[in-house]
Formats: sequence, structure tokens, C-alpha cells
Amino acid sequence: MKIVTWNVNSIKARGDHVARYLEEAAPDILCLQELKCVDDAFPRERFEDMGYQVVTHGQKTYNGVAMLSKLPLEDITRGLEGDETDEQARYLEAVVSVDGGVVRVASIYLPNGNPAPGPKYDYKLGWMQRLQARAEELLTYEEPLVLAGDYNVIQSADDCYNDKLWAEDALFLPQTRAAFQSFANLGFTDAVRNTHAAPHLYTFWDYQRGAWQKDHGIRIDHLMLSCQAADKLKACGIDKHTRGWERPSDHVPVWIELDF
DNA sequence: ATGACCACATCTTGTGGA
Repeated sequence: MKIVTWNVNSIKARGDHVARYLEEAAPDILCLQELKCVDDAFPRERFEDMGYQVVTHGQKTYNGVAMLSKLPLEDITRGLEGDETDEQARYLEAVVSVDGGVVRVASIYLPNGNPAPGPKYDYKLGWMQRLQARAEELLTYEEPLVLAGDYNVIQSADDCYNDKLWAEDALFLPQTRAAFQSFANLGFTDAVRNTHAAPHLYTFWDYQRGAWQKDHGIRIDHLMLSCQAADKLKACGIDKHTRGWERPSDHVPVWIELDF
């Protein structure tokens, strides 16, 4: 089973890219982030015609997450519990049945948090706490669990080209990394970090300052695996070639292959 | 040498992204 996460930076602007990617990569489940559209505006038929079930949790202009799946998605949860006043569409969770069990998958768009300090950073830290609470709950099920998405966290200096440039940024502040570490310490395996020892693997390159051409990227898109999922991890990779496509997203797909 | 992006809203400019 192949599971992919991809922040597409507007599904309307990237519909062709997603269709092209589905054809070439043939994932079983594709988690999408930053749809930037409401549910009714999502081009669902196009992907249904390609054999995918489409589940969206959209929002006008900002945020928005979705899952495309070849297998039926069940037990769907839209939104992250813990704050009734939060109206940002950043969390979508579903379950698929596999041989002898289930795999639970979430598509996550964690808040950026800049500028820090400030209300946006407070929101980011609060959201991370809620994610940790949800994760603790899900881990008690002791089932394969894949929390995939744009975490907007640069976990270590190895995950960017020059950590000094990120020292004051909400993606790299000590408090951000501590919160992410605390979440990971619940027992999650970072699929890319555990599969590829080489530092300076990136999943995002800014549109500005020739970042792609100079390979000035950051690694912020992660697939975090429960131990039951990590036990099934066969392969993992970053499809960075899509960053070279015409009018690309600034993020690229990150994938895992599980032994189901 | 310098400066350099992109998507969205209902717009020719401001906001947000990372």
C-alpha cells in the first residue's frame, strides 16, 4: 500500500499536476493540503473518474485538506478536536480496511505560525498540543496509524540548507521543535528520517530567490508512523521532480510503501 | 550589479504563505 502526502498550494491551480501524479505514481491514498477552496469547488469528479474516492474538508481561500483513495474511506473525521472556536480546515482523518485489519490515515496542515511571537504563533502551539492529544488517543488503538502532512516544522538543522537563516522563524524556533519532539516521543517514526540517513533532503523550495535552482529547501512534510505502521514500512521517498514541472506547487509529494 | 514568487480576492493592491 502506497500512501502519499502533498501540499498542492491550491487544488484549482494544480488539478493537472495531481492527475498527472496519480497516473505516474498510482498511490493508494493521496493526502492533500492547502486546497484553498470550499468542498463544492473541489474537482472531485475528475479524480473519481480515475478510480479514487474523494473526501474533502475545505475552506474558502485558505487551508483545506483532502484524501483521495482507491480503497473505501470509513470513519471519517473532519477537524481537530479540542477547540470549538477553531474554524480553520486543517485536519482530516479516515480508516481503510486491509488484509486482517485497518490502517488509519490523517491529512494534516499544521499552522505556519509566523510571525512569532504573536497570536498566530500561539495558535500554532495550541494546535500542536491538540494534535498531540488526538495522537495519544489514536495510539491507544494500537493499530497502523499514518499521520501525514505539512507539519510546518523544521525538526533539525539537517532539514534546511542554512539553519542560521531560520533561527527566528516559527518553523524552527526551539519551542516549535520541542513541541514536535514531544509529539514524536509518543512513539512515532519519521518515515523519511528513518529510511534515508543523508541530511539535507527537502520537501519544500520557496518560489523566491531561486531557491529551487540553488537547492535551498527545507523538509517540513512528514509521514509519522505508529510502531504498527513502522513495522510494515517497506520503502519511502520524496518525489522532488514535480518541483521542476511547469507552474509547480512549492511542496513536493512524500510517499511511503507499507507491506499490506 | 541588482533583484528576483505565487495564489487569491473581486482587484491593479493587500494578505498570506514559509
